[in-house]
Amino acid sequence: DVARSTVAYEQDILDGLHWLGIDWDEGPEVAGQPARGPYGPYRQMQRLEHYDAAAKKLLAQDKAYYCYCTREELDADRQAQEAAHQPPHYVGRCARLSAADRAAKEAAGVKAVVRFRVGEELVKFDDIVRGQVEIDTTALGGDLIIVRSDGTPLYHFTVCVDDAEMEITHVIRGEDHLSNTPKHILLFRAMGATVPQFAHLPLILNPDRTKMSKRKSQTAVADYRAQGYIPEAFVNFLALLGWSSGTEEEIFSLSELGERFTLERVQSGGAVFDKERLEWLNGQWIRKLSDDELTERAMPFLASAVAARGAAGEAVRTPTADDLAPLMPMVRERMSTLAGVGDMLDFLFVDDLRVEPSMLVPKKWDRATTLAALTAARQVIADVGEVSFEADELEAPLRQLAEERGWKVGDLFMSIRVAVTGKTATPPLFDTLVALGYERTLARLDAARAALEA
RNA sequence: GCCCCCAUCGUCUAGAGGCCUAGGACGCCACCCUUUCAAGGUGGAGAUCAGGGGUUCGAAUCCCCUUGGGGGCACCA
Repeated sequence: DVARSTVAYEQDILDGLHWLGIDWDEGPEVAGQPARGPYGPYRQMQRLEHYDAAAKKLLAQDKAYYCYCTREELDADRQAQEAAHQPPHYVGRCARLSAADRAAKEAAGVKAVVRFRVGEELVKFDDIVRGQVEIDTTALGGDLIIVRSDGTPLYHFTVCVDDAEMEITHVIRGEDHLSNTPKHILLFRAMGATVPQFAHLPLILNPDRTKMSKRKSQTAVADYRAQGYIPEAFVNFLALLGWSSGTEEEIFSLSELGERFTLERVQSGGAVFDKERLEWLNGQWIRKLSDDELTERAMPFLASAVAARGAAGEAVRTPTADDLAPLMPMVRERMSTLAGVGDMLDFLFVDDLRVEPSMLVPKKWDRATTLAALTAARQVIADVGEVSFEADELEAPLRQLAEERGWKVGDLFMSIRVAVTGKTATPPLFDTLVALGYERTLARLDAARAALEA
């Protein structure tokens, strides 16, 4: 459909498949690779002559005919049918036009569509996931239009012409096409082509169990990518919607899926897209990545989180992969999406961190205690000194400080944590301090003390 | 309205007549670990297998009906 298709949509689809790691032996070009396969071209707009030839052939055999009904006539038919509680269908007004009738319409300049004769029969087929399916062709809505009045072909027709010419053996698609299948079978038979095997997959559902839609759910692969989901997890998650291995394993890579997936084990009931489960799987797969791999993938998310704070008016330093790589061990099991690095580490790249004074005070403490604690902690850390500024060296003296003053370690550590990061949930404190560095740790403690005194 | 499909914990599912007093996973709740948050570990709540009839010695599993849900019926794909 020329009006609805754009190169941008096409690119989205190809990019999505490529990102997921899905490749093909035959089909259009992707990611710089040329199109491959003996039956190209693989774009319908470039195959118009094929559809045209197929339509002419059906016309010549009287398996299809020209129809001159106007939209007004068809609308009127439909309204009458609705009023009579009948299913919408084409009444067949032009099914038996004489040559003279046709000539008259043509002379009057009426543009014709091409309709395929549907006839009356019970079409049966053996669907790989659903088994035997039977549909009466009288329920199909009458003779169907295969070519528009402007000469362009319609979907049901194009897919059959393509599948026939490309010698497609298996048509695997969503359940929403199940009722359309008899139309396709009729078309294949009329063209003298072998009818392929069909497998109708369960639909992916919105939480309200309706067919997943843009309106109610996030449906673009690119959006999940942008939110920090990784393809390993996404593919795994999708595969588990309607399919299971039959064992209790559920973490599968694409290549494992390639070996183990069978249509026979696909379920027929629809499956709700459960984002929490996706998130869990994403965390599982993130934990499998190497530090380098994870650093590379997470880098853009850190950069944009920092940039966002910069845009909000804070003074920031742009992070580099060298900054991020050593931090990976302390954040990897804390992130369920790549975007998590932003929330956990952005504070490291803010130069003028300002913390709400009220936030600095731990729940069971008051302002004075907090000020005293931060002052004492600053002294202890300064005493450790720049040379020994390491996680192992910091922990013992700070614990000792808490004990001497009768403070709960958790409270003391929390006050330092907030003073230095502006957050209550962070990676382990001492690693965080080290990542921040000696100078900046002291500076932030001083800034926090000043804020409390103000 | 007509046609088609579907039906096991909230969700994803295992289950192809006895192994099921229905198993696993996500989520949830406890507890352990623990400086916060996670991760991890242990345990728990959670499904009279939509309901009703059959068939059978025996049914979540087979058949029928009902109910519920979904999808399809375009000069969209």
